[in-house]
Amino acid sequence: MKKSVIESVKKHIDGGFVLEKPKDLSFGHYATPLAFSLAKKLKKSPMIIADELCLKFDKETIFDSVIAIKGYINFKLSDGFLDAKATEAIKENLNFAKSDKNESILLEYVSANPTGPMHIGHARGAVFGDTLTKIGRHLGYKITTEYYVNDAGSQIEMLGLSIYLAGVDRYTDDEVKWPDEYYRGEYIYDLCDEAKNEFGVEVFTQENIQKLSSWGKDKMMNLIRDNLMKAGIEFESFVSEKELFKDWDDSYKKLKSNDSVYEKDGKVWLKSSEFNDEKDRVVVREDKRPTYLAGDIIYHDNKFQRNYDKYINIWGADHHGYIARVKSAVHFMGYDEDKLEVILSQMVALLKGGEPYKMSKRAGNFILMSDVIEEVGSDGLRFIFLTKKSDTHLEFDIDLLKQQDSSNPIYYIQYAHARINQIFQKSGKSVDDVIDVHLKDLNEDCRNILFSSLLLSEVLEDAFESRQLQKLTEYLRNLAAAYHQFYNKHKIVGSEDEDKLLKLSAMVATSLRVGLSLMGIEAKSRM
RNA sequence: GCGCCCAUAGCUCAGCUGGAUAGAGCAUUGGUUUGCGGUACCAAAGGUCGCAGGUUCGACUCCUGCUGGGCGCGCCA
Repeated sequence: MKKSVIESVKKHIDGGFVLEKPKDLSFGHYATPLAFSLAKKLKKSPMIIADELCLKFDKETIFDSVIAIKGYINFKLSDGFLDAKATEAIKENLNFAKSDKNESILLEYVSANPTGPMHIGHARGAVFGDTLTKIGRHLGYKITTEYYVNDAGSQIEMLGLSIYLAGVDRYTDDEVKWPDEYYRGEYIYDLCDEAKNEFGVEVFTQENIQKLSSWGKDKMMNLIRDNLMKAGIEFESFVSEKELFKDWDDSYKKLKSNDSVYEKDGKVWLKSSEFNDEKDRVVVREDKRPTYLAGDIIYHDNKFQRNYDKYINIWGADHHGYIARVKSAVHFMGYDEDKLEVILSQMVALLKGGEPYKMSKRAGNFILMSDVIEEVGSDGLRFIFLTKKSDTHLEFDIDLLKQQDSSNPIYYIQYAHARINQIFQKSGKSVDDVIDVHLKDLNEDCRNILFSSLLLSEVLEDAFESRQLQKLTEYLRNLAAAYHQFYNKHKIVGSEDEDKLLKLSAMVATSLRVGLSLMGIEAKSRM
């Protein structure tokens, strides 16, 4: 819709201009403050310039009127134009607001360590990534989703150790000497019970820690997949850190040939300080074991070899310090580091009855994603995360999520959708019965809500490109509110304009349905 | 100490690449139905946009400094 407007305006105005939405819809559907920027150059008052420019648009049929108000040029779209767009959109149904962006994107997200179940912090990145994928694909982006499994390193051993200790604690008379660091929490005891059932009590010996590590890791990975599935999230590919390490030599050669590594004190260092990082980083230790960073270097080498237009990583905000060193490695290996974008997902503070919950894997008193889903449902969980920017700290009280009334905005939107469905039932008509009605001679209320419902495609593009998905939820909430208002003000079934108003309602429902489905939330036809 | 993020109504947050009178939800107070689901709607009240400068015709938005909070600053992952 916006594209049509821009094209029409371009015909009459030279050079660039800003097209924005007026504060007040009664001014027009679109507006430009162009006259202000021209005022200085032309040495005339913005009001006069705006008046003059308006006259040029007399013959544009997509506009009902073009008027100047306080220096702003306001464009009001014609009923015919809006009607044509709406007819098309209703017919497209779930395909409405699709686009043809063709960029290929490799999206890596969640990548939670397989040493414990998903907690609420992971859930935020998971929901964000999944929704970004859904919206992106709707717009035509070719997105591949990937989960990087950190199945190497001491953390996995610590998992085995923790299971072993729990087993000794629960099933033997021996006294456990708890080390400083180990994983605690219910799930470790669950694992140890399971291990006992599978292997018998005799598995809890020092010699079996290795075995328990690898076994536990697989169990955790299954659990994580299960957690994700409950929120409607599936990954196309899982990449194992352990597997990748066989390619270390290749990646290392690339770094070496670009003279971006050096040896010092028996270790290998990356010259990341030459590229935005605070200091150089060790990639191979004295004992020849590569560091965690080395794993990420191989992984990104691997990613870039697959030749996508863009690579997006969603990381927890506590990893922000890591961006510079990974980007520097990508750069040193000869790739365009600007193709790598990192989206940070901020901390989630969960409250319950005003009491703050601390989230720590090691302490084990974290909130499980699966518990939250059980309490508020997948829809509720998803919506809450999608109402906030990913990079702001988010705080919510779980007791509030449990309330299934108007304080939970998701019900508000679903109710609007359900309401439209009920109206159609009451009228005894179907969408097909009213699709060909011409929406003309509309009153202001009708035209505004019709226009609002057509904005979805612009909102989706904006939300995706700015990576600010809350714009979609904000939009849906506003659209639902507009419809509830409309419903209270105008009688639909049995009115003189019944067919027109039904078509209008169908259009609103279409946008709500598409928007909700992209968020992975069900659009209910009755509550 | 250095780096990144944040600071907007009592609370939780929006505010589009700078643009018209800074918005919503919750909470508070008061209203609305013989009209299609009141799980809704209307209205009132609530703000020196953390502080101080600067750039601009115009700043919540951009720049600088300061204050307060979070996170990071491992040869852990």
